[in-house]
Amino acid sequence: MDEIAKIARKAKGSIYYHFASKEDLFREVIIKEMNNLKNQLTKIFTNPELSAYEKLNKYFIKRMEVLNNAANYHETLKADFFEHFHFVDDLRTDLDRWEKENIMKIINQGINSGEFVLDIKTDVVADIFLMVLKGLEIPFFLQNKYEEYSPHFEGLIQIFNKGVSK
Amino acid sequence: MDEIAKIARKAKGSIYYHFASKEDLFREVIIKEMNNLKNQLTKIFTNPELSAYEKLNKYFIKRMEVLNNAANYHETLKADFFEHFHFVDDLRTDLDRWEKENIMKIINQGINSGEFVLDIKTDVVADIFLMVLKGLEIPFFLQNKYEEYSPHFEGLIQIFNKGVSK
Amino acid sequence: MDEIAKIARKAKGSIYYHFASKEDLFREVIIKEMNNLKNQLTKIFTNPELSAYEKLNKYFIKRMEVLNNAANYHETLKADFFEHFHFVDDLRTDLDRWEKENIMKIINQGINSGEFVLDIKTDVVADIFLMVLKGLEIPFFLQNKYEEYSPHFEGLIQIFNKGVSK
Amino acid sequence: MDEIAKIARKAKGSIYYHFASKEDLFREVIIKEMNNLKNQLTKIFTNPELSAYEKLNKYFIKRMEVLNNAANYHETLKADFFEHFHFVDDLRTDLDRWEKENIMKIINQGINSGEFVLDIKTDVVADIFLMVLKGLEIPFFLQNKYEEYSPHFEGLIQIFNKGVSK
DNA sequence: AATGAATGAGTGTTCATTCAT
DNA sequence: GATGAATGAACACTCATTCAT
Repeated sequence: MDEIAKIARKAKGSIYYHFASKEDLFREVIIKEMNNLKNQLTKIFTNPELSAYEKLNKYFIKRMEVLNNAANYHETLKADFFEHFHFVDDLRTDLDRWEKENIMKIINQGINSGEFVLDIKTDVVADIFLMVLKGLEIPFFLQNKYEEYSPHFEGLIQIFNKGVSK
Repeated sequence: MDEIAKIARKAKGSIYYHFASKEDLFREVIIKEMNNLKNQLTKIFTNPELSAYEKLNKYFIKRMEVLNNAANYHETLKADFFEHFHFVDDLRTDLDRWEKENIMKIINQGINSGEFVLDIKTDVVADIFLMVLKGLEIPFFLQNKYEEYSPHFEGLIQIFNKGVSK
Repeated sequence: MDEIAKIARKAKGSIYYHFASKEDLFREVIIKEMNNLKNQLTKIFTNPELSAYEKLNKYFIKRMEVLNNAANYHETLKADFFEHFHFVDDLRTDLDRWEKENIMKIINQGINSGEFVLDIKTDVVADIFLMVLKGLEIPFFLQNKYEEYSPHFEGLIQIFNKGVSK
Repeated sequence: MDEIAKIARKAKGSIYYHFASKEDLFREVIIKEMNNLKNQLTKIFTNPELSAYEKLNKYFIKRMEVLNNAANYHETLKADFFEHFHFVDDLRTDLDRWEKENIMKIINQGINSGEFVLDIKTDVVADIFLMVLKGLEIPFFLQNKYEEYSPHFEGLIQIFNKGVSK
């Protein structure tokens, strides 16, 4: 909180006028960034001109990009590991559900268009895709591996795409 | 250290007889666990009866299993993970090289046997595979997601396998 | 710090609001006390009505008195004296120079007035005088010898005075 | 005690077989060094060929020299400031009495031979001499000022000598 | 006589939170 | 609304001492 107060150029006591606790402050900030993420990703889901593969591709890359710029999100993730903020789990559950729905829509679009041919149930494929996506968050943002890993995004998506095609 | 001492049923001071600092204790645990991981995985690499696909599959699953057990065993050390990233990173460099070599061997075995047909260079595929693998570590290790995610391992490997086949 | 906090009737944590560390607190106390010492001694140096002998005498006695009061006042800091010698030494360098200059002025005044006749160079006499003075500091400051030693101050100065006279 | 054990190349536990406590260990060591000091100084007192001035001079210089080499004595003084070993006071009281007696003998010798002419009582002069002597111990041995200060010993004794002469 | 291991009271320091003004 | 000051529980670490072997 000292650090936050310093950045905000306010007294530490002042922060407690606006936020009941450290957890409360983190919650408000992370909700904002999650909404931003949703907004950015919605533009991709709803773009009628993109094929399923293109959507998966852009989804993946945009997601990483947005989160890479979401400094407060990183800080919250970090703090979460130390302090086990329960609200993070709650908010993630929401976001997870939202993402899964939309990923499933993309996959179904791909099945309908003949792009994808699955040996596995759609929702399991969506889970897997999201599992990988979310797994990458932490090394990227907390270990600063974004620059190191991002060149491999295209390759990963290609393999994944081929893995669910024909 | 209080917590660790409690679990060890020793006085906090006693721990400092055996380890010069918390970081020292952490390091020794990490090294032990990494060696354990290497030993377990070596059994898979060196098994001549396994196809490349089987090796990838078993590699993936065993790796997660070992790390998950380590995580459960060393519950109290989780909080230190981020504080001590710096030297975990140092120790990782060696392990990373070791893993990449062995993954590349598996991929090459797959290419030679005709199992795999790559559009991407071998070492990039290995990097991607390891990137996904390492991404999943932290959700498992720090967020207790093993139970939630492990049912999807098979599916992920299948997709990956198909993504690099034929 | 426990003890200091107790005397200040504050929580230990509160002290760290005002001082970054124990060393910092120690430093500020020492600086204040040194400035106080300089102010007290300046009054003696600059008094035009005093002979050189009177100045030496008063200088000696006042110096010990001020340090003894400081010692009583800062009882809890005594233990830190040796741990923090390093920067006390740094601060001393300035004070030492200041004192030597002023002692030399007194001695020169004594030479000019015919009070003192030296077999030894002025600045060596000043060094010797200060050596004795500083030697007595620690028994006073750390070992509470003020009451035991102070009755001998006059005699010491007399001997010293005679030792540099005629 | 760790440090002492290390120097002695014994286990810390072993030291407690020979000494009941840290204080006990320090006591035994310092008694030895004080006896050594007494032996060295006795040679000077009892030398019939020396004048009183020569004795004072040699006494002063030998005392500093012996103590400067008494490493354990320094350590004990240091430890005393931290831990307030009461035995140090007791041992010093003995030594002080012994020293005062002998210094008084020297002064009386000087008076009888006509070397010294005192305005002050003999025992007060002895106290003053010892006060200065003891005061110098600490800067010399704990602040490593021996090399810096020792060149001034002769000058100090000269002034002192003149201060008690004719 | 010796030792490796253990102990527990103590140390300086941090930090989210509270509160009078 | 804002702030400087205060709080107390927590933390990693130290060290003289003890003890079973």
